[in-house]
Amino acid sequence: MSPYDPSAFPPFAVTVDLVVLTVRRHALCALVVRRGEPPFQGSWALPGGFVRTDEDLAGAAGRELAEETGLCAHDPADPGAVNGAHLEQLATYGDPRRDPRMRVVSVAHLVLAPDLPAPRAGGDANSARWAPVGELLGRREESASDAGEQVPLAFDHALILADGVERARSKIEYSSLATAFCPPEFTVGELRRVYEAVWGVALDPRNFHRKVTGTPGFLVPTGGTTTRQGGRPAQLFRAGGATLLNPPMLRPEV
Amino acid sequence: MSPYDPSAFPPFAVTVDLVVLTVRRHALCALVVRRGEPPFQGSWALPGGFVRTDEDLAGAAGRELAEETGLCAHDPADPGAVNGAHLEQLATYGDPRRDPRMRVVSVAHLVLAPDLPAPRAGGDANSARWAPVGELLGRREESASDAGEQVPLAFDHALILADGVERARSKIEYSSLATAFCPPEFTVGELRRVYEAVWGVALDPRNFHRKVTGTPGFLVPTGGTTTRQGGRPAQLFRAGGATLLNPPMLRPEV
DNA sequence: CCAAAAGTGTTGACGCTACACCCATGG
DNA sequence: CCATGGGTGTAGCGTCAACACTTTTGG
Repeated sequence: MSPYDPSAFPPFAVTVDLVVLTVRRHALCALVVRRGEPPFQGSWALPGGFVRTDEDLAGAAGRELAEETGLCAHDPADPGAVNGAHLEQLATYGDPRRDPRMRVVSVAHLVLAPDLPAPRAGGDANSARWAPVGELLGRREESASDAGEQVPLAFDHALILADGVERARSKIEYSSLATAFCPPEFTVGELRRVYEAVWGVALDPRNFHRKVTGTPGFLVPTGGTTTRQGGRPAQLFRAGGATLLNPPMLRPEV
Repeated sequence: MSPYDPSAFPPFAVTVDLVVLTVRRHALCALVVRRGEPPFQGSWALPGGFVRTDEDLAGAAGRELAEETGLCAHDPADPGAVNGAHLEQLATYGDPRRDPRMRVVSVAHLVLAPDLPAPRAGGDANSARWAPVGELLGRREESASDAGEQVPLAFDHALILADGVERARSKIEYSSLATAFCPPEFTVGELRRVYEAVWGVALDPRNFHRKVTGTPGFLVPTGGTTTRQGGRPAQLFRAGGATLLNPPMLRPEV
């Protein structure tokens, strides 16, 4: 048989699933939607949906993102930028039993977004919310006060989310992607709190400041200042053109 | 519409394509097969084929690898190790026009293998060969003596190959994956020539030796020595258990 | 003896950590 | 005045590049 015999190929459904991450109240959060029908009815799941016949994978991911979050429709010319957010392909999940009804191959995408207003429930989701990733994944520590729903995510979405979080954690080490979690203008302290939330560690504010302001092309000052965090007014910055950090930001030992 | 409506979904064909890399005669080479039928009849292409309904994506990649190269059938329990080689998912390509006949989504995989004997033409390929990646991609420098076929790769395989090469280049920086290009026992000089071939740079043999032997868990001496490279006998090593290199191997500036 | 490859020692540049210290605002 | 966060200076440490140098084989 030829590797590309156009006749007689097994049919698959192809979907995109989204790991949408943001930093809210000093915690890394993911967007999840409530499933309105079986299987896993009532469970939380990652947003996603079928790829249409006339769109590519990044286009499908951008469309789903717009439907779920209200982020502006994606620009096919620059799939990495969706209204200030960052979108990239994560990995593809194709275990034959990952969906009990049929053979579904899902191309997961990772979105890093600034703190958005409350998610709007899209047309094809009952409700949506931001949930701390520590609550969605196995962290069983102090969930008494939170009353977080500890039901696991639908399908293999816990695995997909874990892969996305791991990708985000390692990628902010050697790239300027952490700025995707920030509003268009931000202070060095706000950027530092992004790193601290994503990595779950405390960083030295003095050394962090030197590091990010000393890396050419990472941050460009806008001239403005703000005092919204209290204390001495801080300079405002925009993300510079540099995408790679050399040398990388060092993640402290565990 | 529900995101997982089991009825009425657009059907796709799902394939795996393989970027199989090895180091031969101080050059990074990729496995390509000659296409025996349209489209792109006669062109070189990456090996690949349809995913079957009962196998997962890594399983399909391992099966195709075995068919094309004779590498031992893959072990579902450890998809990362195929007879000494390394296998991992690379990325997924799903442009609606990437195959002129139908909608095909291809999940590309990356394989790093030691220098294998001449590839055997699998059942579904006319012929196969190892080609230097510089010849397959756009490097148009001194291809006079080589008489290398400069016809471009079929489909979007040049893009897939470029992504795979870039992944291999960056991954040997911070992991011990370079040992996957080496036979079971190798010398420090042989490992250094792997880095030099993949990165296309010259490394200082003294500093390289100190770096790899000084990283705990990277290399374990077998006790034997060899003189197959000429000169003073060199110690033989096996790959150690460590998978991550901390601090990473530094790639020299361009 | 000479070439070639394997290893070891040493030195200076650079980046990072850990602080001490000063600056500018709100309460 | 003091608490809070922003920003700078500096000493110590570790890693790395760039060598010089020694070791052990084959021709």
